[in-house]
Amino acid sequence: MKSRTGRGGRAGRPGPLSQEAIVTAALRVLDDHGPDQLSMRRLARELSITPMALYHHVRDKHELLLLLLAYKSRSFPRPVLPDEPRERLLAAAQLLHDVLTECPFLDEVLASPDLLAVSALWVMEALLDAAVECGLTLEQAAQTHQAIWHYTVGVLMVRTTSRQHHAELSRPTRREQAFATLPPDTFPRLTSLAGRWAGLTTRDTHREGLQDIVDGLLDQHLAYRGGSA
Amino acid sequence: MKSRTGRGGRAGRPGPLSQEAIVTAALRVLDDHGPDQLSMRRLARELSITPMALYHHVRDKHELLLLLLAYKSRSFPRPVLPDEPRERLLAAAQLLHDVLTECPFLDEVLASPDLLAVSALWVMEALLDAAVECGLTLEQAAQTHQAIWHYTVGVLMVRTTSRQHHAELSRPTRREQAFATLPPDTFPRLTSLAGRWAGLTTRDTHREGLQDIVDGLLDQHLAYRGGSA
DNA sequence: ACCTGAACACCGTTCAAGT
DNA sequence: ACCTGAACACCGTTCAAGT
Repeated sequence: MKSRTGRGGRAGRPGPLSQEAIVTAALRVLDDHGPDQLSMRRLARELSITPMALYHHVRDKHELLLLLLAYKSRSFPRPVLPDEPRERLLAAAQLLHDVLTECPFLDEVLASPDLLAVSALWVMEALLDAAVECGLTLEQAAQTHQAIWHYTVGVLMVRTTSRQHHAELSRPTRREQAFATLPPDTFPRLTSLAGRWAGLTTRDTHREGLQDIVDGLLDQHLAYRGGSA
Repeated sequence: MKSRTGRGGRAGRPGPLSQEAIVTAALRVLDDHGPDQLSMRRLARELSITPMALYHHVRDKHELLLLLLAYKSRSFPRPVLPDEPRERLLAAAQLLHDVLTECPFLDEVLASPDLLAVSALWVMEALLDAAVECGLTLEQAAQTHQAIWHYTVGVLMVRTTSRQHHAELSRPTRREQAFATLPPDTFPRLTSLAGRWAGLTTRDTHREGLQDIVDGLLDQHLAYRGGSA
């Protein structure tokens, strides 16, 4: 049960060991057992090697996750973006979300300043460029990117966490339970929404929110254009 | 070194054990050693008890964190909000952020649908109410809340993660390193921003982003008011 | 150079037993 | 009822040794 014929798990890896072999094994773990199961130890088991053997090819788990992100973003279709700057900005922001949606394993490093995939930088470039062509300064474009980034991180984190919640056990959330037993005189809005809350928050509202947010960011920035230095 | 005089760590707890004693011990751990150090085992050590003793008073770690959130939001000053609905909505959203900023230990459950503190629900109620008084329907108000919530979660997660990064080691991030060595012809915007990136993203842009986002959400929703059913 | 074995320093939590 | 002891099933990673 510990050492098998040859080595290399169920897929039969030929060569010694490489970043490529590690990445493909990791993708296999992700497909078969989900993001939560992807650990250095689990991955080593999949490859029938010692956990420490991995550290000869990747610096740490963070780097492994970045390799996976790089792989995913390389294989992501690169669509033609709209000409109209405002639409292009929205499309780029949507794309940022869509690429990361394919990478649920990123959750533990999503908020890190060390998150980066060169193969995904074109999305960022497109977003900034569109913002500038909308009439923003470079600094304003960077701020717009940052606001969109924060929103995107929030959407992704909340989504995967609520997925986990529903996967593990489909009991009502604490929120719903609390809403149902609230004094209506002090919480009129919340009690009115109590029954509808689950339905309203389970829906995927990323796109709608993004649209409003993008419009807000552009309009506010453009309203003050030329106002200060 | 293992069992001391009496029990109860350095503070000397009198009674048997209670949620209250656990919470104050947890707050002590947080103050002295930071959110990362708050584990059930560490907390038990602080109280000079077995880790399992905790489970007689709180169901699991999640519940402990909610107790801490409840405590923090109870002791949070409850300011008078502006009369003007739009300003009130902004103030409530800002407050949501401010309360959670006092709870960096929440990070691991921030995105959970089971996150709730009754003592913080008035912020949510105020936010929804302000949105309705701005002219939105209840459903639109809920959507607005959700978009603001996602943005807030993103801001908080990114902030604490980047704090951790800087605390551990003040090396340049992968982003900065990559931006410095980018082909300028394919990445003109990013290369122009390369040097300024660190400065622009380290700044706390929550408030500015929030303002633009709130305006965007309200304007977009109000623009279509009465358009559909 | 590439990999193993053993260990370090942790996690949250279940289960059976003690008083 | 309240708490302990031992265990389960894990983590990421360092360090010294093997070939």
